[in-house]
Amino acid sequence: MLSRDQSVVTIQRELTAFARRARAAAARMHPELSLVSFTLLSHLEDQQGCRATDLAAYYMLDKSTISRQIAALEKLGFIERISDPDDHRIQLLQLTAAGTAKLAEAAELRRQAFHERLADWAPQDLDRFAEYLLRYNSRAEGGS
Amino acid sequence: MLSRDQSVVTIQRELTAFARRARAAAARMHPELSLVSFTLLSHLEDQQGCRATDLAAYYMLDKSTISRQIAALEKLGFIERISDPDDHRIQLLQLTAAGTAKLAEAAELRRQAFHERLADWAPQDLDRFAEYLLRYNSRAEGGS
DNA sequence: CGGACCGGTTGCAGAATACAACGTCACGAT
DNA sequence: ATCGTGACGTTGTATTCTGCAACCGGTCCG
Repeated sequence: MLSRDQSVVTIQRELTAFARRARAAAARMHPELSLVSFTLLSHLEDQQGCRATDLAAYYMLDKSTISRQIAALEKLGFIERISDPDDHRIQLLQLTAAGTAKLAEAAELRRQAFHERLADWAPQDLDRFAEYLLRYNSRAEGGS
Repeated sequence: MLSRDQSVVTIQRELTAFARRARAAAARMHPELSLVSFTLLSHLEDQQGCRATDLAAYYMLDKSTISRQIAALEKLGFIERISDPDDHRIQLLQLTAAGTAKLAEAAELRRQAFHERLADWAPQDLDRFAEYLLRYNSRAEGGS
C-alpha cells in the first residue's frame, strides 16, 4: 500500500491530468456543446431550474460569464427564463424541450465513452470509485 | 450498491464537475501559474524533459498553443530549450532551477489543499481512490 | 423616503485556443 | 546527389472564455 502522502499526491496528479484533458475531449465528443454549456444544462436538469447566481457559485465562475453563457443558450433555444413574480430581480432558468433533447444527445455520447473506458471494471470497483468521487466533490463544493 | 449504469453516470458527472472547477481553483491557489502552465511544468519534471510535440499530444492541445505557452514559460525563466545536436528540428525542453523551485512552491500549495480535503479519509480509501484514478487515466491516455 | 444590498447585464481587456500558412530540417527514393 | 515528403516548430488571425468594474433595476430595512 502507498503511504498516505503518496496517495494524496497521486490523487492530485491524476485528477489534474483529467481536468486538463476534459475540455478538449468534450469538444471532440460533441462540438456543438462546449464543456461549460454541457455542465450548465446538466445542472439545470438536475436542479429542475435555478438562478444564474447559483450556477456562478457552483462552478466558481464570474456572474458575467454565466450571464453570457445563459444568453447564448437562450438564443439557441435550449433554455428559457422565467421571471419570479415575487421578486422581479430573479430569473428562474429552465431547460426547454429542445435543451432537454440536446442534453440527452450529448449525455448519451459521453455515457457511451465512459462506459467503454470502464468496461472491464468490476461492479464493486465502479461503485467505490463513484462513491469516492462523490465524497471528494462534496468536500470541494464550499471551499477551494 | 448502485447499478453499473448508475455508477458510470455518477463517475462521469463527478469527474466533469471537478474538471469544471479545476482551472478556477488552480488560479486562486497560485495566481502566477495557471493550471496549464502548472501541468506543463509538472510533465517536464516527471519526464526529465521532452519535446513540445509530446506535450501537445499528451494534453490534446494544438502545437501552436504549446509553442506559445512554452515561449511564455521560457520568458519567465522557468524552462530552457536544448537543441538536439542530431536533429536540429527538435528542441528538448527542460526545467531550469527557477522553474523547479516555482513548481515545487505551487505543488506544495496544492498538496496542502488536497491534504486538507482528504484529511478525514481512511488510508485504505485514499489508496484505492488513487489506484482507481490511475487506472481510469491510463485508459484515457490513448483515446477520447 | 433613502441608502445598502442583491441579481443580472454590458463594456472592456486579457488569456487560451484552434486553424492555416509558413520556415527549417531530416530522411528516403530515385 | 537531389528532390519530394513529412516532422517540428513559429507566427498570423479569429474566436471563445473569463474576470473586473461600472452600471441598472428591484428589494428591503432603518
